[in-house]
Amino acid sequence: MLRNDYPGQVCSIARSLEVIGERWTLLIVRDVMNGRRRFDELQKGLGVARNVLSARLQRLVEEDILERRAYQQSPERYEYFLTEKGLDLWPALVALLAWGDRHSPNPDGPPMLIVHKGCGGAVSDRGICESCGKLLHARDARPVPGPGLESTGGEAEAVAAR
Amino acid sequence: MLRNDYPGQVCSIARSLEVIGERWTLLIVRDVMNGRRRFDELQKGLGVARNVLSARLQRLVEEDILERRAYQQSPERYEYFLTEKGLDLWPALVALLAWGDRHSPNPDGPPMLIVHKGCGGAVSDRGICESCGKLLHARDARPVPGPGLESTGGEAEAVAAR
DNA sequence: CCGACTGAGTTGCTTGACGCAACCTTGTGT
DNA sequence: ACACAAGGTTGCGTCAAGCAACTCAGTCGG
Repeated sequence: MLRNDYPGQVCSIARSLEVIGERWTLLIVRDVMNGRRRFDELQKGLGVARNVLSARLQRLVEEDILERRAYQQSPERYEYFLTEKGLDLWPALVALLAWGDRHSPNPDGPPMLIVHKGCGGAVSDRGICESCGKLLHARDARPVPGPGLESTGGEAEAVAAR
Repeated sequence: MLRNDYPGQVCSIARSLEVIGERWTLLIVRDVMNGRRRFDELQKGLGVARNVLSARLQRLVEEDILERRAYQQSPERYEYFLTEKGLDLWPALVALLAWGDRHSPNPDGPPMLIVHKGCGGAVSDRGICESCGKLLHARDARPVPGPGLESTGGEAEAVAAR
């Protein structure tokens, strides 16, 4: 995506997309949510250009969606964490995941599932546990590899195992 | 957005974004959902370049998200309608709308609200009626202008009135 | 009969975001 | 002394987006 300003749009969807509608941004958020926190880890996992990843991370930190924290000094090395604002994107990601699974299904089934941490139930397109019926939030769920996951890179399994 | 292919991504979120993650695409879907169905109407409302709108509409029809129907002959004139696949994007749009309203609030309140057609209740970020508790779908809800809507163009009011 | 207007695009040109590779910096391992 | 790792930055070419002008078929007003 180019600069994502939609001039003249008063709608909140347009305002949301100004930030998270840029190319790669939502995938970065997804990966951080799944436990990928470091620059190189994100870069290799996504295959995004390094300068673009750098720009996106800066923007996400400015927008208070990610937080950049040093995990060691000399040399300083950083990790990125989701803020509450970033975690609140979870319902949107779940909705997009469900839409993709429903309308462009993988022949072997979905590559990634989301389950309720508490009871292990599957999570619906609205972020509701289909087993216990609870309305879930980002911290209540975790991804697990689905039947459609072809074991090519080993990356997704590693992430899902966390 | 540029070409939205995310090579090597098996995730359904990535596959969803390949289609609807392009610049303008989700705003076009939103407008069609709100009753804007014609080329010029969409173009003026969004302020998108005509060639880009043309390309997006073609792509959305190819992807079976929109359907193009002639509403008159000689000269042939067309309208765009959402398919079931397109209507199923409603939960994602609702989630993005709610996220924008929560985290980048308009000083006067949200510019657009979504209400349950059946009981008039407000719709939550999960697409659930806060008044009667029902799980809603696209056809069960409609947009109404919110307190934050500045009356500049008159376009949004016209749409919301449908 | 002529000109203006409408809807639904298409064409051509310019700008600017993205992809790629190379480079930089600080520090560690061998 | 050299390679390697993490976390970027810089430079360059390409391709999508923005903008304006044009097309085409038909309709309306004078």
